[in-house]
Order: sequence, then C-alpha cells, then structure tokens
Amino acid sequence: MQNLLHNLNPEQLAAVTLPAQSALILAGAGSGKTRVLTTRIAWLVQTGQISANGILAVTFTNKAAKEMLMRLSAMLPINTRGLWIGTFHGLCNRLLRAHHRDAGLPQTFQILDSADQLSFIKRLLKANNVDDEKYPPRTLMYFINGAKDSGLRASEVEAYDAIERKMVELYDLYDQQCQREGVVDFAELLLRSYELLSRNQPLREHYQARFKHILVDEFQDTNDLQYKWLKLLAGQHGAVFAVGDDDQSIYAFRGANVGNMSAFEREFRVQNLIKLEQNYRSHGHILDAANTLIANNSKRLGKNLRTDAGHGEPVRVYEATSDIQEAQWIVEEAKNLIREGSLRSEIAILYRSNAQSRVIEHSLFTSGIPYRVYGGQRYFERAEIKHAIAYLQLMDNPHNDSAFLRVVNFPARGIGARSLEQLQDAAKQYNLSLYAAVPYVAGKAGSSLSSFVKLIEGARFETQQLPLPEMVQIVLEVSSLIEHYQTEKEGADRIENLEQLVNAATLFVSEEGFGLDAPALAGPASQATPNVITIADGVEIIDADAALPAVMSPLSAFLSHASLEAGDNQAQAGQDALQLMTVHSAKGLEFDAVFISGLEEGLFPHENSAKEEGGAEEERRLMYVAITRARKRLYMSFSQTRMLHGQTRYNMRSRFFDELPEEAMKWLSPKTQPSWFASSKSAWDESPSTGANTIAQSFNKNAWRIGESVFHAKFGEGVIVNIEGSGANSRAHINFGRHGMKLLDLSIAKLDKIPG
DNA sequence: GCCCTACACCTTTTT
DNA sequence: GGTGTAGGGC
Repeated sequence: MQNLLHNLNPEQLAAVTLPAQSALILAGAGSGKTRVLTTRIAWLVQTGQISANGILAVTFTNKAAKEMLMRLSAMLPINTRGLWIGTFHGLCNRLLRAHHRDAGLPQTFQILDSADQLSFIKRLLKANNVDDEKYPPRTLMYFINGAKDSGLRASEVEAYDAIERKMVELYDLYDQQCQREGVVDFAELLLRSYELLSRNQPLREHYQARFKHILVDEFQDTNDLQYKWLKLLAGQHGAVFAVGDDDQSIYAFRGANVGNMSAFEREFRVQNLIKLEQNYRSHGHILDAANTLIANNSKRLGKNLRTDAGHGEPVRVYEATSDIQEAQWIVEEAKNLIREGSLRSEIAILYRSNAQSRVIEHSLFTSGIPYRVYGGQRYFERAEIKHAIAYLQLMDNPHNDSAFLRVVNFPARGIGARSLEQLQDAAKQYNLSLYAAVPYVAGKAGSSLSSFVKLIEGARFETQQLPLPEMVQIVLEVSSLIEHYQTEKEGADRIENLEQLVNAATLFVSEEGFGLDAPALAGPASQATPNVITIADGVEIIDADAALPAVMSPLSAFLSHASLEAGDNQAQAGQDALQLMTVHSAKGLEFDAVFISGLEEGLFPHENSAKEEGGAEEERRLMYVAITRARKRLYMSFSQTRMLHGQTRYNMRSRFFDELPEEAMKWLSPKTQPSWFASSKSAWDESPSTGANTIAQSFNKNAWRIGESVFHAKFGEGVIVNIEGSGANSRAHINFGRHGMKLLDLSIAKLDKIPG
C-alpha cells in the first residue's frame, strides 16, 4: 500500500484516495493524470473496496487503454486480460457481442470503419437513385454520425427543410440496410449499446450493480451520447471518477462537448473537485508560454500550471521564406540537438495537418535522418489488406454486401458491371443480400457468380476446424490474392504485407488468450461454460466477461480488431527515429524537444475553424496541447510562402505569436515581417500567377508588389497575394489574416508599406 | 470486360 | 500535389 501511494503529491494523493462518490479531477497537461487513474484503480482493489471485475475504465484511444493496462499490471498481481478497460468503442463491441440477441444483432456483426461507411453510403445513394451532387455522401455521413452521436435515431431527428427531410429519410434507409447486412458503424456501437441498456431493465441493473466504479480518461472529449451512456451505466449509485482538462478539448469537430464537464459536476452532484496543477514535464519558459496563450480563451474552468523546474531555454521562433526553407531549418536544428546528445525519438516535429509532413519528410530524407511518420495510411487500411479482410468477412458474415462487392471481382474473374447489375436487381426484388441473391441470377453471369460463392463456401468448409492464422494463410491462397500480386510490377510489398497478416493473426490470438489451436469459427466460450449465468427477476443473464474469447469467435474478434484498431503503420518501428505527427495525434505524448511548424494564419489556426462556432478557441487549445508536449526545448516556425493544393500561398504569421510572453521567447529572425522580395527571389520563381504587368511594375519603386506586407487602418497588417489590372485600375487581393482576404482598389485604398 | 487517360476535388483533426 | 472517379477506346 505504502509503496503504491508514495511519491504522489498532496493533490494526487487526495484524488487517488477519494471516497466512493463521483469526482471530477481537473488534470493539467503533464500533471500525472494517467498515474492518478491507474493508482486509483490499484488502490480500490488493494484496499478491498472492490474486486477487479467491478471496475470499468474508459479511454478514447487504444494507445491510452494499453498504457493503462500495462501500468496496472505492474502495480497489481492480477490477470489484466479480463478487466473492463478499453475504449468506448471496444467496450461497447464486447457488450454487444455478449448480448447480441437482446441488441438485435447477428453474433457475427461486423464493424464499418470510416472509409467503409463512406463507400456504404455511396452505394446506398446509387441504389436509391439519389443525386449525389445534391446530397454529397460525405455530408450525409456527417449528418448520420452527428445524429447518432447525439443519441438520435432517424425517427427522432427534426428536419427543417426539404433537404433535411430527405437526409432523415436516407438515414433511416441507411440503418435498415446496415441491419440487413449485419454491419454497424462506429457511432452505432455506442448508440446500440446505449439502447440495449436503457430498454433492458434487468440487464441494466445487472451492470449497474456490477460496475460500482467507473473511471473516465480525457473526459473533456466525451460527446453527448457517451455522456448519456456513462450516466445510464452509473445509475443512482455508481461512482464516476472523471479525469479531464477543458484546455485540451480538441475534438469538438467530431461531437465532443466540453460542456459535459460542468454538466457532470451538476448532474452527478460532484462533491469532490480536485485540480492537478503541478506540472512535472516542462521547463518554466515553455509552461509560461502555454499559460499565457491559453489565458486568451474565455470559456475555461480555470487552472494554471506551475513547475519547480527552472526557466530553462527560451522558446525559439523562426521565420522562413518558404516551406522548403522552414523544413531545412528544422532539420538543421534537429541535427544540432542530436549532436548534443539527444535521442532522435525524443524529438518531435508537429504540424496542423497531415499534408504538411511531405516537405519535412523530403528534407529529412535528403539529410539521411531516420524518421517515423504517425497517422497517414495504417496497416489495416492498405488496399491489399482490406481485400484479404473482405474475404474473411464474407466467411464470417456473407451478407456484408460491402465486402462482397470489394472482392467479387478482385482478382478479376470476369464479373463485370453488367453481371452485378443483374445481381443487385435480384437482391432488391427478393430483399436479399447480394450473396444470397446469387442463385436468382441466370445465364453466364449466374454461373460465374455461383463459382465465386463456391469459392467462399469451399474456403469456409476447408478451414472450419483450423485456427485463425492457418485460416488466413489458406484464404490468401484460395482467393488468388498472392498470385495476383505476383504478376503486378509493384506487387512485392503488397505480398509482404499480406504475409504479415498471418503473423498479425498469430499475435492477436495469443495476446487475447484464444489459444493457438482454437478453431477460428468456433463461437464464444461462455456458451460452453455456463458458470457466468445470473438470475434477475427470473431473467437469465449471461454476464459478459471482458475477455474476448468469452464473447466471440477468434475470427469475429480479429475482424473487430482490424476495424477498431487500424494498426500502427509499422514503418521503421523500433528504430531510433525522429517523430513526425499532427498536433492531434501528439496529445498524451511528451518529448524532450518539440518543433511546432507552419504557424501561419489559415493553417494554424486553420481557416476552416473560423466558420465553426468556438473554432478559434479550439485552435488555441490545440496550440496549447502542442506547446505542452515539450519538456526542455520548444521551437516554433512559420513561413512566408507555402505550396498548398499545388499552388503557392502567402500567409501571415499566426495570431498566436501575439499571445505569447515576450520574455519567454527568442526570435531567431527579426520579428517584423520583412518584404521577402528583397531577401528572396524564389518567391517570384514559384509563383506563375504573377502576370507580366506586375513584374514590370515591380521595378517601379512606388508600385505595390505581390508578397509585400502592407498596413490598412481598418484591417491591420496584410500581405498582397495577387494584383490584377494595371496602372490606375489595378486592384490587389490582400490577405489580412484574421480579417480575411480583401480585394482593394490600389488607387483608392489607403495602404502603407511595412518596410522590410 | 478491362485498361488507360483526363479531370475534379481535395485537406483539419480520428474511434 | 495526390488520389479517386468517370468516360472513352480497345
């Protein structure tokens, strides 16, 4: 016990040992929040207040869940595999598998990832002759997910115009088709388990009685449905231990609602609110920068981080002339750090959007520095893996039309658009899945389709007694996927990836405790071992064990895993490499040195954020997250020009520079924005849009030039992005940063030059 | 039925 | 700049 609690500071100790009531822990960045969460669980178990299976702990990312399990197994001498610790989606998946009948789902229901969902919607629109220009698939997807994230079914969504009415109608059709095919999207996992618990009283009461302690990580990221889900599961007596940081709420765009924190305080009658403000991560100047910046936000619960570490190094700021030069500067600085003894893996380069990684990668590649990019395409998202998975999906649930369409003619087996049209007609006529409709198609199309069905059924028969890895191996062969890629020029990598899938299956089966020889298709083990049956009001409840083998077959579990954990992109794993990632994916991580790049108006803060309510504050929180990733060294950079979407953009430096404390910063370049025409000619070379007339004008000392910084009485500082017309008729497009882009008549507008 | 080319659109972040 | 889709040619 003593060693469990020693080394905790007074606030952490108070949080860990709170009584069994709901509590809100406001945990600032680097204040030891994961430590508090895991120690709390260990303390509850060790003091005998609850057994390990009476605890439910929820996180948002698989990474966070794994981290928690790992730390916990170091503190407690128990098997952590059976613990209810996981992501919202992972836990809901388990619950729905265990109670699939009550939830109205087939045992082998499959999970659509975002890409699957989008193509599913495209197919739905086509099948119902809906104009996809009027109803863009992406818009419909956001509409459906938004409704589900608020806990609303189609029948409950209010529509205010004809477009919305149609979207509601499509939402309804979408749900019906998902049901027919036995597939669920991410939001559905939550909504369906919420409905399961709210409609089934004995089940609800059973789990309420079981989970007396619910712990939630990153509470600020919960959406309305997740909040309702927690409230339902906690019931009247459950104690919810919520840990969060309103300043790190960066997922409003996908439905997260920071308001849940104050709602929680009110509705759960929180008596215990503890703030963790002692930061153990960053040096003083870095923390000052973070505190000063975030103070510009109005809606805050109030919290200020402090540190015992000294000021440390100032935050270094660099202004580059181009994105290429910015990347070169970053690489040079990183080299210096490495020369001074830094580990490459302790240096992170952060950016706002994935597209920005390209230039930096190029620069790193040329310098021969190993690096690792997070995000981007992940293992289970690769086309060849998706194909192999689709064969496996059809063997587990043949009614998954998406899987059917993906591989019915891949590798090519002469089943073209015409055959599929006939099949789709038949499926519609008899209200069957494509797979089931195959016998109703006559002629040549019918026979090639039947041989595809025979292929799937043959594979299923051949592998029904085999363990998962062997099943995967056989599927790779009988599907002819390997053979197909052997004939393709660039196929070698793909074949290697496919063979990795067998290893992934082996690893998965052993990690989740299925046993290496358990038949892949065998149902859940709990049906054979009825010792988990509970009787409540005469109703039999098979209690869901947290361990996967108890609730699903190895194959179903593996397919869930592929959707829920897209898998790291395993590029250069294990090597000491520089870390490249978006600010979003850096949340929860920390590094000795951090570079925040592309700090320009329109990029960071992102221009799209201006349209969204509270968007500006969310961008500022994002910046706060970025700053607080750094332990010892922090670098910020921006560039005067940047290639984006194939054209050169001229951006102003980010407004965030005006919100940082002067004394913590060190500008490596003059702070006033110089006219870069004087210092760099490359801006001209890269900008074909500059007409001949403007080039001619540029030799006139008094004329305005593209790229020049100007000052306007009303709009403030701006940059000339383009000039049209000539002489007295010339007008300029000027980017005034937060005031937006303006088209001004140069002979009328009062503009001052800002000297370089 | 399949392959190739042209063009459109994109790009904020993710379970 | 890259990717996905549509349409035309074989």
